[in-house]
Amino acid sequence: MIKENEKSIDRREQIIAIAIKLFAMNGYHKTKISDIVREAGIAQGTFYWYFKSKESIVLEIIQSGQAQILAVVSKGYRTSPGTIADAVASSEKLFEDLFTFSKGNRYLMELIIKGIDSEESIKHLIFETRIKIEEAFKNNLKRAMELRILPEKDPSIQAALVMSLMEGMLARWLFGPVTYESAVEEQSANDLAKELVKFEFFGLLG
Amino acid sequence: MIKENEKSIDRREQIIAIAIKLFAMNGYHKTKISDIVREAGIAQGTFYWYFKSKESIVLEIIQSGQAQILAVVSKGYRTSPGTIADAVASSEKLFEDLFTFSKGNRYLMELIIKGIDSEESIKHLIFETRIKIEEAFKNNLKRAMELRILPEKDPSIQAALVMSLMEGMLARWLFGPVTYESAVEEQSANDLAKELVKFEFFGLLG
DNA sequence: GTGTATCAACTGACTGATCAATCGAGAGGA
DNA sequence: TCCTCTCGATTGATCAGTCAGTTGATACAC
Repeated sequence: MIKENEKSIDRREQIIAIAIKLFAMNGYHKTKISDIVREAGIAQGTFYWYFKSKESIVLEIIQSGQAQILAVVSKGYRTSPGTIADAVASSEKLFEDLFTFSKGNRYLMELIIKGIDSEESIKHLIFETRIKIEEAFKNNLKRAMELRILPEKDPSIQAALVMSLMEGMLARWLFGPVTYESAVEEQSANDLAKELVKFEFFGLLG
Repeated sequence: MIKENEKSIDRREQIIAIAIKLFAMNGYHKTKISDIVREAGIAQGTFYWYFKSKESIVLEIIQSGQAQILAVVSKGYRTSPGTIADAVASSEKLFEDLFTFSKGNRYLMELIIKGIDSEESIKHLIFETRIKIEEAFKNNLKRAMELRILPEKDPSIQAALVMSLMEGMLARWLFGPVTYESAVEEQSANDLAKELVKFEFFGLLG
């Protein structure tokens, strides 16, 4: 009984993993259910035994992805005062964690960061996810301003700027076409985090 | 004779304008030729009198958009030495121009900056466009470093960071869902450029 | 100024292909 | 005998692209 259940969960996970990859690589509309089941080595009907529809599997993927990413990002919440160097170090740590997670969940992150042209409900969930990530950044920044580590500014705008950096560098680092030979692609998660944070705190002049 | 030709060009332009809007609003696959012709008040066959295919009209749109955007961005090339304040001012000017252009060409910019899930050829052209914009930024930065206005660093990475800021702020300012009530959306092109450039040069601490 | 030939611009019903989703049947275990 | 899981052919809807035909303006002929 338990064994059957496990097997059943395995099949679900297998389908989900293949679906994430194909949706990220080829987009929502170009990914056919027949592609997914072919790669999984199952029949079309089997897909519909596990999932209600094409839309519902994507919603499930994004929903679970949202939880995982927020778990990573919300660990960056600073509670005690410190120096600027502390803030830099903790920001570096946060981005390194996020980039490491992203490297291990490349296709999932691609769906959430680059987005996917799909049903309204899916786009809405992705948007909600991004808002929540940005809010986590905003809380980090607000806290740092309250603790007088950072100068007082509109934290919404600062969060948008920081999030923009993160999205852009992540996209260039992981999701660029294979042909894209940039200086960004060769870096390690740690290198990239350091580079980003230097710019985040000190800008072009730093 | 000339009048007929003009009329024909008008129809082309009309179809293109509607197509840009619908593709940006609804995506490539969700935008049907029947939607475009309905909004244009013409028959399906007429579309195919002016354009070879759905793919070809998008290629034409992106191609012409690329030229327009590059014309704006490449004006930021600095030729003579100057102070940091000069560099800040010229960067502000560049972004203000770009944001103003973007406001007037909202849907076109949305197609290029957010991208569109479509045929490989279209995605490739959009990618090429973004690379070229980023290269224009890179040239500006390299020049400023040669002139000792900016500290010497890898201009590829700095350009990626600056471009990320631009993409992110543009997306939040213009392309956000109507529900997205952020501090970014209410700003003018000039406000936004100022905010971006302050961060670009001085970071969170500036 | 009346006939007629030409052609760009336009029409909309139709076709062929594609694909999400269904269904009825069956295998194998408890 | 029931239940879980699997199968794959079929269905119904959708949509890009086609095609045979219409319109109306211009040009040329007599």
